[in-house]
This record gives sequence, C-alpha cells and structure tokens, in this order.
Amino acid sequence: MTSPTRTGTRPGGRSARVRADVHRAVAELVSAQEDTLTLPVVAARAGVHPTTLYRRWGSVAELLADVATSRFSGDVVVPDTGSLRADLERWAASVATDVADPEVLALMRAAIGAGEVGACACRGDREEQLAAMLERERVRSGRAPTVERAVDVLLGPIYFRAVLTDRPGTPEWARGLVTLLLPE
Amino acid sequence: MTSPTRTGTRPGGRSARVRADVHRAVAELVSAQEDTLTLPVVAARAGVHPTTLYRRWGSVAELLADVATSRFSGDVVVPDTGSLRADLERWAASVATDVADPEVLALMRAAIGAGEVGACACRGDREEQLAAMLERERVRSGRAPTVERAVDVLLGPIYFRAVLTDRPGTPEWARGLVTLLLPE
DNA sequence: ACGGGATCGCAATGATCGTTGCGTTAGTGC
DNA sequence: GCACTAACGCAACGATCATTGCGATCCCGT
Repeated sequence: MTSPTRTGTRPGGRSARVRADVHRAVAELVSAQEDTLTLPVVAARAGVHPTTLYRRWGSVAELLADVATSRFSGDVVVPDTGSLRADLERWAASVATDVADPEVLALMRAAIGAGEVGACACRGDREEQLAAMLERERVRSGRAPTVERAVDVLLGPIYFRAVLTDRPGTPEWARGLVTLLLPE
Repeated sequence: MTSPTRTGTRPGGRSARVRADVHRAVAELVSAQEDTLTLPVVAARAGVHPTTLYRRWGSVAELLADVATSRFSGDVVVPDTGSLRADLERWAASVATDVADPEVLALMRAAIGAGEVGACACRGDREEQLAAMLERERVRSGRAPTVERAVDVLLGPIYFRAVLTDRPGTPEWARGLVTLLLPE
C-alpha cells in the first residue's frame, strides 16, 4: 500500500544467492569458450535446478543481458584530479584495462551476440561517467568537448579494438587517445 | 600433383549452391531475431539436410564465422578522387551506411557472439582499404596519418555506434569524423 | 565420356533441451 | 514468532538436437 513493498518482490536471501551463483556460472562458462551455453548447463554449473533459470530468465539471451548489465554497471569511481586531461587519461586507461581482460571480453562478445539489449548493456555507465567529467570541466573552465565527441574518440576505439580485433588496446595507447580529443 | 588441385576439394556446382543457400538462410534467420539458431533450423530454411551442415561446418559458431567472412570481404571499390579527405569522407559514409543496415548489424552481432574468429571477420578488408587510401596520399604528398590512427578515429566510432548502441551513426556524422583525423 | 572420390540425403539412435503441474522451502511483513 | 506467498526443487513429457553408418548423387580431372 505505501510505496516500497508493492506486490512482494523478494530480492534478498536465497534468491540473491542463487542469482549470484548463476551469474558466476555464466561468467565461468563464457570465458571457457564453451560453445554450448544453455540454461541446463548453466544450472548444473551453478548447482541450481534448471527450472529456476527457465522461470527467472526465460532464455539464454535474457540471462546474458542481465549478467552483462550487472557486471558493467559496477560502481566505478570517476577520477577527479582537477585536470580534465588527467581525468580522461586515467579513465581511458582504466576502461582499456577492463575490456582487455579475456573474461570480460568473452562476456561482452556473448552479450552482444544475445541481441541489442545485451550489446547496449556492455557500455554500462561509461557514457555517464564521461559526461560527469566533462560537466565538471565545463563548470570549471566554461569549455569542454561534447559527450558525443568524447564517446566517439575514446570509447569507440577502445571497444573496437577489444571486441572486433584480436589485439585489444593497451592502457598507454588508450591514454594517447585523449590527445585527439584535447589538442595540446 | 602440380598445385591448384591438391586433394580433390570441390568448390563448384551443387556444393556451391548448397553453400549459397545455407548462407542466405543464416542471414535471413539472424536478421529475424530468432533466438534458436541451430544447424537443423538453418538446414530446414535452406532446404538442405541437417547432416550436411554438421559435416561441412560442425557448429553454429563456425558457420557464422564463415558467413561473416564471405559477407564482409566483398569486393568494394575504394574511392579515388585525388583528395585524401574526399576519399575518406566518401568511404566512411559508405561504411557507416553498410553497418547501419539491420540485416548486416544482426549478422555482425551474431558473428561476434560466435567468438574471436567471427568477430574479426566483421572488419573484412576495411583496414586494408584504409591502408590503400593512405598509401596513395603518402606517395602523393609524402605525408599521411598512420593506418593505426585512421582505424582508431574512423572505424572505431562507426563500429562502436553500430554494434554497441541502439542508434548507429549516420553517413553525415561519419563524414565528420574525418575532420578529427585531418585537421583543416 | 567415364571413373574416382568428395559431397549429399536418408534413417536410426541416444542425449539434451524446454515446458508444465505440483509439493516444499524460505524470505518478508505483521 | 506466525502467516503469507514468492521462489525453488522435483519429476515427467514431448520436442529438438547432435551423431553415425550406409547408400546415392554428381562434381572434376583425365
């Protein structure tokens, strides 16, 4: 009746544990290059009954989208050094390092293969993080690149190399991208 | 014993027709957002017996990689207007238009989900096309950006928006990327 | 034309998947 | 603590998948 409860949804306790186990199982199986990623397989790995997965997620695509969402919307601390360039360099290097991890990369590829929802989930909060840093600079100096430009120049190449290449970019390379956005 | 024949591989006639039918079936099913992409389903759509697919491709992942390879390594005419900027603008707009097509996009996402081989196949010959245009400019004026830079600035954002976003870039936007590579 | 061998169709089989009805467990608010 | 009910486990089922042996087809070089 009031607000928080509604019609008993139940996010804690065993449900949360099952959810965590399933997510971990997906991550493990996906990074192991298993070509047979099905709900029963995930269930067996997670020590959960397959029926649970069918009821909670319905399909592999939705499960992958959910896993990707909760993996990439982690609470990342946005750098705040006082200098936009330094912030962006640190942030870009951090993103490049993250997506270069084989396990993360495998999850991204799988989520992308699951459809548009899963694909978009791989960006996580990164555009908003970028927007936050740029907004701070705008308050500070009155001038800053648009978020759109920053996404194109930083996120574009980093994700491209990771996802569509067999050689993901290094953190140092990612730092160098900032020069394209902020001519010295 | 000479060279071209080796041990009777057989690329023409019915084999070629079956291959074409299967490729078309995959493209149709993938663009139809079918979440159940299995070899029997593809076989039924292509009017071919499932056994054939199991023997020739073995798995959905390998089939998708093959389809992506032959789809994205098409013979594209590289623009040659005499001006690097014009060449790149035309080429970037063309690439952006291609990857914005829902059918192409669906195939890319599926191929990416199939693993690294399929993911890399989605780039096709585009890096080499870029290299060709840049090399021409280098011969012409002695100076040109590196292929690496051009890939980062052009291919990166175009693919990023298409694959990891629900709003692929427009051709006009893609033309604008050239300014980042070639300051006016 | 013609023979060899690669490729395909067919059929049968075991394994796995996806779904559903029902009973049990265990969060959640009182 | 107690009742309510969401969430899970269990078992059975039909459907589909993946594999294999065998015979027919037809591409390809001679």
